[in-house]
Amino acid sequence: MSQEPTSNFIRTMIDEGLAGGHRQKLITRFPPEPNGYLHIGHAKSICLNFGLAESYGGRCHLRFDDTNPAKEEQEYVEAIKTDVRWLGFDWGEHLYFASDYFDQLYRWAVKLIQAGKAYVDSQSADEMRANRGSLTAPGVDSPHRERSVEENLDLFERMKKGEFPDGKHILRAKIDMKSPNMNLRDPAMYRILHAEHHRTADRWCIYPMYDFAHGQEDSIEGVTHSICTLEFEDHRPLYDWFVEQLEIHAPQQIEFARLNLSYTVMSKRKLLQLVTEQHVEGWDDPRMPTISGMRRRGYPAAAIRNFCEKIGVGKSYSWIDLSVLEESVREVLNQTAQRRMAVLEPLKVTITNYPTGQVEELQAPNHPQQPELGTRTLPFSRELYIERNDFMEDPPKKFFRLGPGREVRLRNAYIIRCDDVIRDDSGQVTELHCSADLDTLGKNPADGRKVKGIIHWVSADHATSVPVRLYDRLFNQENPDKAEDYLQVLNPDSLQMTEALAEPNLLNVQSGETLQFERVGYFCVDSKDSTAGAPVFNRTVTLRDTWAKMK
RNA sequence: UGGGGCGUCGCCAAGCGGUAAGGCACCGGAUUUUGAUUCCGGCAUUCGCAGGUUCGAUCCCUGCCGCCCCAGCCA
Repeated sequence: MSQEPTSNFIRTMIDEGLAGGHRQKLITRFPPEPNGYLHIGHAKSICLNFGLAESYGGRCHLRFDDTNPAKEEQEYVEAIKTDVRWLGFDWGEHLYFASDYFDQLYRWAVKLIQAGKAYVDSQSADEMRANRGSLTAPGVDSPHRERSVEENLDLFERMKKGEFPDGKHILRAKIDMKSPNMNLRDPAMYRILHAEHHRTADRWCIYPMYDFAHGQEDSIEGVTHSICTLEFEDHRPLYDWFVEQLEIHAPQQIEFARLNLSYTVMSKRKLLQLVTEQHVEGWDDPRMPTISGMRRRGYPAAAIRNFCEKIGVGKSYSWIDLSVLEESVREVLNQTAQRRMAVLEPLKVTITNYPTGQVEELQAPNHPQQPELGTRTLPFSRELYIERNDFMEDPPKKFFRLGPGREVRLRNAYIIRCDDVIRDDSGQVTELHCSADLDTLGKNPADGRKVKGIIHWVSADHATSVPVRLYDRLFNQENPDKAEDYLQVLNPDSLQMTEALAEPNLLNVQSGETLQFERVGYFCVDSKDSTAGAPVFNRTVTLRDTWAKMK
């Protein structure tokens, strides 16, 4: 079930570095910005970074890149820690924050000013943009580019002291306004932001830009391999430049392609909008592609890890079908989930040759392939409910279920034959009269006739009604980002609230537990809305249904 | 049109000069008191295209085509 790590280009690069003697150990890091909850795309990065550290006997740090106080919150820090831990990874003592390095970063900025490698610019944001040039036209130098070291030092000091309003000045690296790489056209290093930071409160009113912070943070921590996504490939020369000017340890940056999953959006901005505008019930809504949403939906951590392993890692733009994730979930749940029976759309069945008032306690295995998981008792009586779509009045030959005159096996019980179809005034089928072959409990018919179909059922008098939420993909379009407005392609049927008639054992479950409703799907006891003795079930994923595909 | 990447089966993805791994999907067939699971078998003479180097190229060279990213005082 768990995947063997297959070779990939990152492992190859690491191996080469190790073999060449350039590196002795491996230190990676997962560096989220605490401005939202983690999603399945982050899981890919987490599994990659922690997985690498594990298999090379190194370690992986968890570091929060909290350089923008305007967007970051403590709530997100806690949620991210919970999610990484839940996925099964441990950063040990190595929990860090960019904000812990603010003093060092400030000193380094001063050092660059002193070396004539950075300057305070006083253009407006608009002017800076205009002077940056375009993709094909070089930029032009700022009129403030040649300020003296003394003046720069003074201005930067006063920026720090809070003498200026936001946007009045900005610290820039002095590199090359004509560089074909836009990132090298005197990028911003420090901006003035009179904002309360979730960890440093109001101690600072200037904050380093991600580009001036990230590489140095890795350097400080001794990170050997800085694994990040493709869009930072263009930034690598900048990070290398800072590290070289500062004469500090240089991590090796390696970029990989981020995950794209069909029928979902992955941008934090959009996920945040779904939450704040209440298109979903929160970050942990079971329809969300967030780790917390998947957890609540019932996806096992192992399934997510296996998924990340099986999709591999490369540099080509890739698009993974949602079904690959779902298949990973089934793979794990099939082995771990106990079996139960529940009927979603009930149709009454009366066993006409079964005595009124009689109740039999049948034994049913909790898992067909794992007898060690024991059995449970199932009450059987004259009146039952079966699934409405397990009956057809005029079934095709390939329909192995119930129809007039047809026989079917009741799962864990008897074989029954449909003798009569009862209708109401409108012609709707309301009930089936069936007769049971009472000599088929735990065995096949003595006369050797074959009964192919098996359907699930519950005893009418003993069944308990439980709330069930049927989830479906959040979006109707394979790539919601391609839509004019991604909110327009939200799937209106992504959540269907209903009730199921369940075997009595289903009242006896624990929060977060996942069970298989035989022939229907996997269902997880909702961790938020369930109470003792009153579980609410989330459909984690359906079972594979080749019959549905045949139709 | 400047720069940086990427192009191997429907979807991912190994391969790194010696003659195309694997997974998913799909198609057969077996077992099965879940049309589930499991199990067997099938599934790229071909690696974006065109040239070139070589005894030999998916791997090296040249040119072309296609796709992605970059002009935040976001990360």
